[in-house]
Amino acid sequence: MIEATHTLKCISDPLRLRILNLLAAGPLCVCHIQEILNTTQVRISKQLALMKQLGLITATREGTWMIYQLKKPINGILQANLCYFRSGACKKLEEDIQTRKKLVERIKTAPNDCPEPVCESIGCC
Amino acid sequence: MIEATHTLKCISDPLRLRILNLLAAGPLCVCHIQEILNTTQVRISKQLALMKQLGLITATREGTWMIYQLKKPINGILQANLCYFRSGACKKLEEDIQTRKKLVERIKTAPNDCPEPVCESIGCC
DNA sequence: ACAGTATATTCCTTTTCTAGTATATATTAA
DNA sequence: TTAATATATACTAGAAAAGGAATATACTGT
Repeated sequence: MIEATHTLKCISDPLRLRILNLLAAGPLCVCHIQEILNTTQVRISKQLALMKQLGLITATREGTWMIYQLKKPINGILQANLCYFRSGACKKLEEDIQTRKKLVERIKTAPNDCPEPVCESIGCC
Repeated sequence: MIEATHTLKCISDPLRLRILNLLAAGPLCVCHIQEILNTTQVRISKQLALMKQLGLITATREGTWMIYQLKKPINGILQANLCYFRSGACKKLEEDIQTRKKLVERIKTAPNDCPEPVCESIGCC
């Protein structure tokens, strides 16, 4: 009925919001999202499927990895909300970005843990 | 966990979003919201109770009427989203505002249908 | 005190969401 | 072809949410 409410409902789940927040910083593959958010593969995978269906993100395969990223152009209301959070409104989301940075550091040591497109986008190898 | 997600979940329901959108244009009593959104009293009343509990709106009694309005200062993420919608992103929400205007016109003819604080805020009597 | 109006709450049923377990698929390497 | 890895899907049970019907509460006017 009001189309944007689907997007809002999507964002209103903490796990999904955290995933979208991570993807706003650049593409990631499932296992890295899983590691950063410290949860199970199924849980992540299902939410990614849902968000893909909603048209918020896209997936591209790289070998056995699936790389997810925000669909461009970024959905308007998603953009507005991510923007709001990026201005320091949420500690947890900022922490996630920090955790992502640590992951990047670690990947620098072992670049094979990461498919090239992801490596490039996070500038680690 | 992420506090703002409660607000987002609230906004993600079309009925609640429509109510909040109306209140952003000024205070209203339950029966007027009910009339504008053309739905049942129970449905409106329950959602109002929920949003009040969440701290998004406040209620003041005027005789037998309850007048609801956005709680000041307006919740940050609510503000951000209402702002987004106000810039023409949603037809339905704009229509609601128009319906509200028609209600105002009608009340001008019969001011007794409206408690004074609401009358004043919508400038009808 | 009583009747009427506006609103809130309770109880119940139906639907929707979520996570877990197990299993399936896709790709790569041997 | 087989094994291994990364990811997706099907099925299920439990939790949470939403709406309707009936009832309760709060206030006003008589």
